[in-house]
Amino acid sequence: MTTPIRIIIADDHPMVLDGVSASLETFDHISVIGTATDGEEAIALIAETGPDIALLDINMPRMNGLQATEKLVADSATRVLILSMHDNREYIDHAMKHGAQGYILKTASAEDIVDAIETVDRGETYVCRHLTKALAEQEEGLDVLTPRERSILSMIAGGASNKEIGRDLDISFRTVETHRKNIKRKLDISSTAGLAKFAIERGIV
Amino acid sequence: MTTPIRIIIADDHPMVLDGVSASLETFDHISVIGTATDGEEAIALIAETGPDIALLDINMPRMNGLQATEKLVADSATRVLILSMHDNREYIDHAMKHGAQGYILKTASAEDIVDAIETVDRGETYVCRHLTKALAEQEEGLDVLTPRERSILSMIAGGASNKEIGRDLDISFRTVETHRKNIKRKLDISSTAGLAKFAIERGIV
DNA sequence: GGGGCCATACCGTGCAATGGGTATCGCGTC
DNA sequence: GACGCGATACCCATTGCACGGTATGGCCCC
Repeated sequence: MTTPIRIIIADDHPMVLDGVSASLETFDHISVIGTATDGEEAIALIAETGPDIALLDINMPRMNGLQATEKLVADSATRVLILSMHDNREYIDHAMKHGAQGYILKTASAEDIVDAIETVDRGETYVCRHLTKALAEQEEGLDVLTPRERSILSMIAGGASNKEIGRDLDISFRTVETHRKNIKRKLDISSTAGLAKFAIERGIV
Repeated sequence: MTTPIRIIIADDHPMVLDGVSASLETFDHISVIGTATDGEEAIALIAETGPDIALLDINMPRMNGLQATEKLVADSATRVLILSMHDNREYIDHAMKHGAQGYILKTASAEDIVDAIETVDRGETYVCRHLTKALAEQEEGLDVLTPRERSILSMIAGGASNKEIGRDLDISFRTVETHRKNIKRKLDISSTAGLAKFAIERGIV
């Protein structure tokens, strides 16, 4: 047999941590060499043990998975596989942009996670296939917006007025008005609160 | 030794399910007699096996934990312990109102969960002590609102205008204006979008 | 029985957003 | 080179919201 793939797992839910760890340990070619319950602990553990792959949760205290990913990509040879609950386009884009080699949902089975680990270990990129459907649904509505409109929508959701947005983006508030109008027409939403809700639901904030 | 406490666990994340199940199995006085990955499956399993306690996640496909709780409280002798990730006042209130005997976070350790199971099994109510701090922080800001203001805030966040809210609640839109004004003053938020954001973050929608 | 708090209601002024337009410029495509 | 699209910008009448008030009736508590 070849050398097992050495991994560490970080998640702030002890039960999840134990579960994932125990499940993966049942596979001969995978060896869980450590676990952590927050980002900083994970960074320290990885620096110490130099695993092949780090399985990181996104929502963790002290330092989240994305920040940790950024740090790891810069400082170590360890590859990062994000293990998240969110089938959210922005999260995935964000994770991959931050240098993660894979993204898998907690709704995935142990076999899928092993598959992801193997894929990432080969140096390839893995994005959970269960994501496609959810993403397609999310994109519905969102893909009709231009990048400019998306950024303006995000500012509206953040509580900014047309005037403030105009000042920030260095464009006339008239233009912001037009964008806002177009966004509302495209999404078929009439109120500002509705826009905020939509934006938050899609993670555009 | 006395008869073990017979429990079933329902969660749509297989890894969490395995983890919790495996962890609890290590305790002699607890016996995991079944698991489910959605609400309807859980209901069927409970009807079939009649466990002492059902450990239910809130977010599940087909039927969520709260709906399942309602059904179980009405139809069976099984006590419900909610196992959730959300340290959110509304979720907890909602769960307890729906008849759950306990609420514990996934960030809790196996020992805490066992503690919760024992407490609920004795017929008492358990609410995770880790919640208090997070709740206190959440309440900061939220507890200053009267019930009426909360309901109006929720409608604002839903995208309704003052006029619509007035019509719905059968009060003058002037009154809604006053409430809106008071909410903004109390929360120190100026824009409608800000209100929507606040409301969604606190789960008041 | 007086003081607080809550829910209700009204007013006026000013600013913001809505919804209907029109229009220019640049970029890429066919 | 005409066409479409995205980003920019402007106008106007109408509606809605913001923020400053004031006020009343009900309820609870001391």
